Amino acid sequence: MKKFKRYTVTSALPYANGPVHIGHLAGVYVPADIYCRYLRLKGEDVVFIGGSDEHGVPITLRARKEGVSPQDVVDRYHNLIKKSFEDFGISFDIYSRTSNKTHHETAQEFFLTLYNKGELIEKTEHQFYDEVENQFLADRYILGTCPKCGAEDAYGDQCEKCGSSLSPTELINPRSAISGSKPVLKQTKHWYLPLDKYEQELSHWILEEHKEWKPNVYGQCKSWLDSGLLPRAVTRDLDWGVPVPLKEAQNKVLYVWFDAPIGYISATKELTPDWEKYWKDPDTKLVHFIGKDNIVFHCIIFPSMLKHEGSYILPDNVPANEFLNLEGDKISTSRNWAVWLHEYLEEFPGKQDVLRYVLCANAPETKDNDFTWKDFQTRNNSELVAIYGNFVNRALVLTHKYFEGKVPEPKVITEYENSIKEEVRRIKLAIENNIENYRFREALREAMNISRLGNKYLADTEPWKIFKTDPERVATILYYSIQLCAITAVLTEPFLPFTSNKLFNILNIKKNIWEETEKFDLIPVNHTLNKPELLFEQIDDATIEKQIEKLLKTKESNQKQMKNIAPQKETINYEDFAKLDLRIGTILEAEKVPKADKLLKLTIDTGLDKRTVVSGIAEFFTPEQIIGQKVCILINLAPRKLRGIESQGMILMAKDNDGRLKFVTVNDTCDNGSEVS
RNA sequence: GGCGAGGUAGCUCAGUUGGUUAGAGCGCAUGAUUCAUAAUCAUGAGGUCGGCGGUUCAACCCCGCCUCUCGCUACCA
Repeated sequence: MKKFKRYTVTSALPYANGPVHIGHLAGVYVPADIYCRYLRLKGEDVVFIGGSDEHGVPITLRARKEGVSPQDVVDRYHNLIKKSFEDFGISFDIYSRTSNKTHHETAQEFFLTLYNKGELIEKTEHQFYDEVENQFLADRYILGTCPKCGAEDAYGDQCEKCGSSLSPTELINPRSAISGSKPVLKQTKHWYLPLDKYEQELSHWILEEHKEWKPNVYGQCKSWLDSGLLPRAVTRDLDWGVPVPLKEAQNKVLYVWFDAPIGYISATKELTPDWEKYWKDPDTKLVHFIGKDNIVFHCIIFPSMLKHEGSYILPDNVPANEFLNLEGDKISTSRNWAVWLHEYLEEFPGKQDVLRYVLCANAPETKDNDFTWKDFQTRNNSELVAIYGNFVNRALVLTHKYFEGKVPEPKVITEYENSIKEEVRRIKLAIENNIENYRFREALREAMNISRLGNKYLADTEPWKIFKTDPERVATILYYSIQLCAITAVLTEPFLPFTSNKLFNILNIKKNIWEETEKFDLIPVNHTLNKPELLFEQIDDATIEKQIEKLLKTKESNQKQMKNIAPQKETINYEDFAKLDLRIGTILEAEKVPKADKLLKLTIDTGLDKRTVVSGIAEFFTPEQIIGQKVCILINLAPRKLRGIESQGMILMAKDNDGRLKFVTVNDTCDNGSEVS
């Protein structure tokens, strides 16, 4: 394996339109922090980079909604996020932001280099333009009636009512979200990164040279590469972002995904004038910690940018984690289904390490995992308190009791002490090996083994029984126990830095470096120890129930909102209604449409004729169970091809309380063809 | 529908190139113990390794089919 001279470690930039939650922590920041703290203890040269991603349309929308500037929005969240990371002990060397000057300059320079090298391709296309405000409209800035469900306020990229993804030109009666005017299609020029051209070299680089990447990352990349890459636009018509540094690009900014990863570079620039060696020297190991939603950017797009800029190194690894769920449900910012870091820090003061421990021990390294408060409590009480805290407390209390808090001199060393030394060496190696291969769960499990070893040592040797008869033996036992405490403090520091600090204070020593732990002499004989205080405390049922209660309330208020009945749509004339030709019909045949999950091909007897209708109900009904079903059908809807089958009408459906579709139907005495009015 | 990742003890996870009785932590049961935050230590009970079939002297591990979960993608008039 290659030996690197230094490390550049980045963690995904959190988007500055909301606070950070446990999902972000477990997936990205806790593992990245463990990795960096470990490297520093090993004496490696490492920079740990973080920062807020502050551009993009969602931030401008939030700003507009709140009647403030985008800068106000990102200031608020940037400061909140930065503070909570600091308080949580995420040891960034710099936590920067993409709205600052250095970043704008760096991103523009990067773009210009690609542009001047002729790497970018230019394309002119039509896009909606607001003539009142004189600006192009991003997809999110266009509102209109959803062509699928009829909701009035669908966005140009998605309808939030029915969840369909849309393109702006599909919207019925599109209007500008800014001025409310009817937008017009207008030409605009944009620049693209020709990913299709890079496909071969990317395939080789990932699929051949990086077989060691995690299976989820490797597989996802393979999936993208196999299905073929398309050129990707790197510019947008917007006014919030990094301006495109070209004269012909007035009112255009770099696309947020293009500027955001460059933020890693700008942050390093701000950190040190010597930044280039961390990004351009092949002896530097570049590692990106991200969540699985970011794989394509960090494995395909950003490396393409770095490679074709020409002077940068590529990532050595991209250890992406899966997702963390909360009490069985997906974490969701919009549904407030999350444990927010800033709230945790307030509600559990001094317990940063408990959360760090739980999130690492249960990290979604190989598959999605679930965070539960019950598990949080159990891990605190029966692992941190009972194993780690308890061992340290026992060793210290005994030393104070028998030797006035001074480290006794070891006398005769037995086989037992030797086997302990050997086991510690094995554990240390196991931790190193696991961390270096991004297996933090396993590394933490091994780190806890030192305390397990200590507890067993004390139980086996029983110093409290033999002190009267053999104080010399007790001296040896406690010397070793105290050394174990010091070793634990060092080897668990990457995972539990606050606890290690506390323990160093109790032991009355300075923080040590990693390699010293093998010697078993971190604390000299006769050294005076401070009075023991508890490293961890029990968390009782009431505390846990309070948190669960809080989540239940969130759930209730979410359900209430779900039951909110959509407001009445605007008034129409009778003529508008009379245009609809609604009839009663009967389903004669039904079959699944091949290669489509949601579609059924139905043959309907409308009374007038027998016709084919394709309907998106396959998730809720099997073909057999709906044959003979009386339905209400809109028969004069313009026919449309779906999956190659022409659909001649639309079946009316309603959603029940659980979101399942139900037929709008009538009793049997209505014949097919009966008009609905 | 296509692609990707996963389905191993109650829970969270290990299982190296296929090789004898499938492992760990937590939980549980029993016993021991009291220096320690009812903490600790020992022992034990729990698994037809998602299902079916195949290759092999031998499969959790290789191949095929099926099924469930998560993600990307197509589709939902």
